Formats: sequence, C-alpha cells, structure tokens
Amino acid sequence: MNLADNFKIKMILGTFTVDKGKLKVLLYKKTGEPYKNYWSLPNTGLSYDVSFEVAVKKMIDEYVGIEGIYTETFRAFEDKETALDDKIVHVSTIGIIDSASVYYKRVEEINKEVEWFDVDIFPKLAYNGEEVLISMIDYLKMKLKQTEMIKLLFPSDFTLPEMQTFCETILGKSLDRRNFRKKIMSLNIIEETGDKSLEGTGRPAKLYKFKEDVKEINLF
Amino acid sequence: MNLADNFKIKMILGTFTVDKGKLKVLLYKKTGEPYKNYWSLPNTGLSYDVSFEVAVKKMIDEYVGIEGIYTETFRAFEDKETALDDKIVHVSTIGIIDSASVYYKRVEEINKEVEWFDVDIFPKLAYNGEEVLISMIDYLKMKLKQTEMIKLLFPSDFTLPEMQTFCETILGKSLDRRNFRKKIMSLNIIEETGDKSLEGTGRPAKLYKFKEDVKEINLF
DNA sequence: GCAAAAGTGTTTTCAATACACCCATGG
DNA sequence: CCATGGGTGTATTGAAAACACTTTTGC
Repeated sequence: MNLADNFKIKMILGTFTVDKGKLKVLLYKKTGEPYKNYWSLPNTGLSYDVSFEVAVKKMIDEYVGIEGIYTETFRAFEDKETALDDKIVHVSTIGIIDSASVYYKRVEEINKEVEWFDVDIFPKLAYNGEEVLISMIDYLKMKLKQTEMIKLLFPSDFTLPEMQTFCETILGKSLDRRNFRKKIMSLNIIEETGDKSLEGTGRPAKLYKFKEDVKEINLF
Repeated sequence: MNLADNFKIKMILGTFTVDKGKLKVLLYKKTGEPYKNYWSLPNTGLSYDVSFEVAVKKMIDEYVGIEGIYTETFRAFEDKETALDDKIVHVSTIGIIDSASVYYKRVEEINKEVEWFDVDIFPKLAYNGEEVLISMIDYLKMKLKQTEMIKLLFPSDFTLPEMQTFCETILGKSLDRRNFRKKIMSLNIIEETGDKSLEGTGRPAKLYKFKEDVKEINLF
C-alpha cells in the first residue's frame, strides 16, 4: 500500500437545530481572507493530539457555547482548490442540538458573528460549503424520519404545530393538522408535559416531550 | 486555522452487489503483514495525483475487474492503531455493482483472493474493517429502500423472488409473496423481459427489469 | 408422478385522507 | 368582541395483511 503523500485535515462542522419547527444550520461570518465576509460552516485544522470528536466538540463549544451534544462523523470531501503541494481533505461532521439547549446557550462567550439559517434559505458559502451542506441536508432529510434521530432535536417542551412544520420541511409537502396529530399520537412516542406554549398569538399550544423509551421506527 | 499536522489518507472500498437476492460485499484475503491471512476491505493509499474517485475506480478495476460503476464517498474514520507520528485518516467509499456485471467480470485478471460475502455473515476483518462495514450496511439498509438506489443493484434480468429476498434482508423481516408482488407491480417501476430464469429447481421464474424512467420513491 | 419453487385472487383490517367547526388566548 | 392560531371527530378511501391452491419445470 502506497501511503506516500501527506495531507492536511480540515474538520467541517454542520450544526443543526430546530426553531419554531424549522430546521436550522449554524454558520459564521468569516472576518479574514480567503472568502472574507462570506458565511461559512465552522471548521478547524486537525492535529495529532485530538480525535475527530474532540476537535468537533471544541468547535461546538467555541461557536455555539454548548457542551456534550450528539455528533456523527459524516462524509469526507476533496479540496479542489488548494495547490498540489498543500492538499487538504475535509472531514465533515454533523451535530444535532435541541432547541432548548440553543436557547440557553452561553451567548456572551461567543466572539464570532454566528447565525442560525433556515436550511431552505442559506447564503452563498465559503469554500465548497454548499456542496457539504447540501449533502448533509439530503442525509438528514432521510435520517430525521427516524424517531431516535428526531428525538435529538425535540427533547422536551415542543408543540405539535412546531413538529408538524418540521415534518413538512423534511417531507417537502404540507400535512393536515388533524391527521398529523392522530398519527403521532397513535405511535405512542410523545406525552403532554401539562404546560402550554407562551409563544405567539392565538390559543396557546400544549407542550409535549418524547417518552423515555422510544422505539426506533420510521415516522414516514 | 491550524493546519499543522500531516496525515496519510487511506481509501477504503466497500463494494456491494446482490446475488440470488442476497446483499454481498467484496473482501480480499491479505497475504502480508499486518493482519496476514485476514479478510479485508480493499484499500489503497491516496496520493496527490489522483482524486478520490480515480483512486477508487482503480481499486474496483483491480479487485473486481469492472469499470465505470456507481461510487459514493462515504464516512471518514480515524485510525486508532497507528503511532502518533504516522497518523492515518480513512476515507471510505461505497461502490454498487449490478449482479450481471459481476457475473461477466474479467475474473482472469484478478490476481488476489477475493470473495463476495453475505452482509449478514462476514468474517473478522483486518484493521477497523468491521466498524466501517457495519456503518456502510446501516447506511445501505436505509438508502436501498429508494428506487434510484435499488435500481443500481438490479439492472435487468432479475426475478421477483430474488428481489423479495433482498427486500427481506433490507427490512429484516419476511414478506408474503403475493402481497410483495402486488405491491411492486402497483408501483409500475419494473416490467417483464419475456424471458425466464434458468436457475434452480422448480418452476422457472419470470425475469424482470426496471423501467427506463423510474421515479424516486421509497419502497417501504 | 413427485418434488420444488413460482404464480395467482379475495377478503379483512387498519392506516391515510378529506373535511368543518369550536376553543383559548391577547389585545 | 374580534383576530389568531390550536384542538377535535367522522366518514371514506386505499393500501397492507392474511390466507391456499394451481402451474411449470427437472428428475
């Protein structure tokens, strides 16, 4: 086996959460060259003294101000831009954060311009960011039909209309409110917390949480 | 961004086909150390002068004797074994070959001991091969429910019992023959070729092929 | 003519769909 | 009391499930 050439490894982080039923991804605005002022997925060079996971957790701490979230190593990508003598391989990673954790993040410690973008409307990205992000969203739209995964996004205190909006994004079509509720309830995977949402106008929505022992099934 | 340390890149290839309805993966037997005489996923060091795709196509040509098959870059994996001063990152790739192509492979040109293993019964693998392979199989069980992907495995001249066996593997449960046929036929995605299978004992099965324009839907 | 595997139809059951009115809150 | 969005029930439709006998081939 020929293992002659040396590569640099760049870890790329796609962090996802849900807000008001919309799937969101965290981007930051670059302040230096290259791609100055472009939005970008958080990224960092990998060094020998850290694992993928540690490198990614550090990034999440730095960009989101949260510790201990779910992460999953995702695809590798080639860098088609860099010169021949400085080849980089991108290792992308997906992080999933529930909305409550995002809400309570240590925002005062984030010294970057970061923003959660709707996955259906995101700006032009630095590097090959769009390729990476689109690939992640494709994967998540498949994976987030499974209860184990969706549970990571909605840990407690979500409303059914929020979850319906989310499922509509994942499926790419609109759903009937009564039928959606009927279906979710028949699966026996969530329960009322007893509280009600204080957000927005109109009748307050009941709050739900996933049950402890949720069996792994496909929602759709 | 710190891009200080150098890594070697090892491309790992998971090649999959279907034989008599069983999902199979290609392994080869190592003849040298380390892991001498262990079965292993084909792999090769990556050098500057080739892309992921070219490196993988070369491997497929070398191990399978086939050109121009579908490939997809998959997850990156860390190497937990190698010493600190020679770190390797594994970039795994999935290849999908239809059974007819495998049958007509240029077998005389393969100078390795290779074998197609059932994905439900494979041997102990060299390196972190089991982690990589299990991850690929998980992914494929999700992805192979979609018509576009399944079509890559069954291009022409397959029987419905074969396809049923395959779906049973993917779903992990057995299906009723009559109901299976009814469902597949109602989807309007395959058609009879007019020929019959010559394999096995009993009444010969009709041969089918996917239609040209198959819409992307989930089978289950 | 017998063993082996493929092909076929009908009934039942359950889930998905379609659809309209009332309820709780804020202003 | 009105605007806003949330919650609820029923009838219909369609797909999934359950189920047993006949057909084609090789030997």
